[in-house]
Amino acid sequence: MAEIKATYDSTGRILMEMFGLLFDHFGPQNWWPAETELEVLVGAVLTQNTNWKNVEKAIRNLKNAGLLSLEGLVSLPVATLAGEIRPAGYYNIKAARLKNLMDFIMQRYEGDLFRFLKDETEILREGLLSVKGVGPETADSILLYAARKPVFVVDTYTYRILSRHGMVQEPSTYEQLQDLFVEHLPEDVPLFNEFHAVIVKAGKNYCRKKPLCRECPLEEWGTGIY
DNA sequence: CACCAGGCAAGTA
DNA sequence: TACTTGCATGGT
Repeated sequence: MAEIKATYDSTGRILMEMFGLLFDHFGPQNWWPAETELEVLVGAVLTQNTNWKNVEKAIRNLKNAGLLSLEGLVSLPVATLAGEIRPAGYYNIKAARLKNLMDFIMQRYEGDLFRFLKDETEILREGLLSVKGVGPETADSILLYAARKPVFVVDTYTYRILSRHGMVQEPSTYEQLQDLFVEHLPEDVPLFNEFHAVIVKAGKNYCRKKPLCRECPLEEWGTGIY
């Protein structure tokens, strides 16, 4: 992500300053933690409202069972799949959601993951969102981290940090948060990659009381510096 | 013991 | 449209 040549408006400069502090503090996160593109898709579904550590156990189970492939996943009974991904929680729902996603790729892309990944961003996003169990964050995670499209991923930490620093209204929609980044930053895949990753890292340092906690000391972007 | 984790969909008014 | 609730394991 070195040398991003672009001109920034005032909001863009604040965002880049934020990114610089976070990146300098936490270093590269090297997301997505996966060996293959398919593994990104699977992980994106499994990590919904779930600690990544639990997802790792579930993915390990799939790997050990030799099921981490399109063919393996589509041919598996949902109940069996659910048993394998138990550690990730919500296993019944997630098994169905994984199946839905795999079926979508089988049907629309004839099971060709490569073709899927190379499709046009807007088409891909619309298709992904049509899959039951794939919402905006899951779809955008797949777009950015598997298909490497310049799509900014928003999550609960993004909202928590930005609202704590008074940068967005509360409440705000997924799209409002996403627009804040895409309308003021260059569409740079490595930048979006690391930015979202360090936000997740930093977000864990913010108070999660709802409604938004204003009593806790305001850190410098979650770096622990006040 | 309580609370939370890299969401999403379905139900209710 | 705007809340609310179910889904579930494993770590702190």
